[in-house]
Amino acid sequence: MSKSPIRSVKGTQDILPDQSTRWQDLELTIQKIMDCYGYKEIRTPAFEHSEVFSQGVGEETDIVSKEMYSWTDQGGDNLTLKPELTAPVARSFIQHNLGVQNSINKLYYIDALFRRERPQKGRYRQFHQFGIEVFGSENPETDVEVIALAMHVFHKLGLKELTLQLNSIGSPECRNNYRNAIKNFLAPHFDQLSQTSQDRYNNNPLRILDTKSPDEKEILKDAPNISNYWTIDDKNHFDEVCNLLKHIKIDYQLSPSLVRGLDYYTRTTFEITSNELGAQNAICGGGRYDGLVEKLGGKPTPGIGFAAGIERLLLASSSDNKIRNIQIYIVGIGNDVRPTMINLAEELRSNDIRTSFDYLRRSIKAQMREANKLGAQYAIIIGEDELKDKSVIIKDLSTSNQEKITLDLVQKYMKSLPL
RNA sequence: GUGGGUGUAGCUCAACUGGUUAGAGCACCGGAUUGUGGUUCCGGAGGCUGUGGGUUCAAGUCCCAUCACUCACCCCA
Repeated sequence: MSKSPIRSVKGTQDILPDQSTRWQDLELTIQKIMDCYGYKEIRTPAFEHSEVFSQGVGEETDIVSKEMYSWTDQGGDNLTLKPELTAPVARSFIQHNLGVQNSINKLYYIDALFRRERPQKGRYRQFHQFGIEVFGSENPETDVEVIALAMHVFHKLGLKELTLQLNSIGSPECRNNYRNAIKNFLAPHFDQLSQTSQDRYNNNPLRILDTKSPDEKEILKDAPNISNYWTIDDKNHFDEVCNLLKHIKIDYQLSPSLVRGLDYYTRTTFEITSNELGAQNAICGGGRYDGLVEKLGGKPTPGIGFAAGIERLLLASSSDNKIRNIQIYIVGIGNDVRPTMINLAEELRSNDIRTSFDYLRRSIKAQMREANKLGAQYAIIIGEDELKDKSVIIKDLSTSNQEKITLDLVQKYMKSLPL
């Protein structure tokens, strides 16, 4: 245990070299798949004006009401470290008139987010998501492509035991009617509801459906089902989404209580869970938000997207950390050879050969040990004798064979080796 | 915000119901005749037992507080 008083902030974590290559591999996989689907990366600032979230995500949501890192800067601006990315991407989409340049915009991101919650397995205060947002299409094939893309990534990462849960929360009219129906239904039971559910009754009654309290679940057993409040268009849309999913053989579970916590959702909502995680088992959540762009001051534009938690993906997948080992380790004997060593190293690196050498002027034995520890394929040994006759010894560390060659032939020689 | 669990070496863990100088494995550094790694053998370094108080002849061990980590609730990625 370190006595040092200076530590990383609670809920944040360092990604050390023994993990960082896993992150790089994951990011590379995501980038390749995004490329295949024709999505372009968008990068937005780490912080935004707080209204982006209070208006876009909704004042009554947990994220905005109790989880944001917000502050007033020296100029008096109210700023917030982004706790989610759909609203900032929508803001950027509006600000730069992306909808005018292209009728469809398919965007993706890999980014860090911040929420002040009690940390837990798979939940951190700074965490990372990758996700996509599609602006400009309200048609069901868009919904299905978005879901298919998410599944594609997860399968590529070797995730098993995934469940896709699917629901439609309908259009705004439908939600209004349904909201009233829920309130009417719950009114006689109001006194039996928990404090939070009573609050939600007024603010966001649909969220009560998400409760995990057995008592409330019992009450909700006979609650009205949202599907009875869909408009014809809502129903057709959802049916098409389901049919297309079946068509491309993606299994799903209907989940009428999946209402999603954020205000901007309309129609399709979905969540993908992994049973290889703890309580925080959602690795991906998303849905359609046809009203968001307009709500943030843009022209009415349909949209849909998802976000997936990278820490959770890494927890659920068991991929190895593939360290890219050094290929050549240069061993030098005596201080006179140092200039030759560093020069040789630079030349090898110019030829894209991963090369390192000893900085501590240690014994040859220690240097050889280091070469082995670093997983080098070859050691190049330069001592006083070699310096004199302008040669080096090249030793294959897997076979222990070694041979002496002249210094000016090293580059050519290395190219002939199976590196 | 609420509850449970855990704090001993860089890491994983020992130390019988309180009883000498707190141990081991891994990792690290060095050595096993001169300029050669992995396996083996030998050696070395590394701890105010999270912190503060209390009980006791005696505390890593018991009690209290505090801090940190962790899991869970709420909610979500």
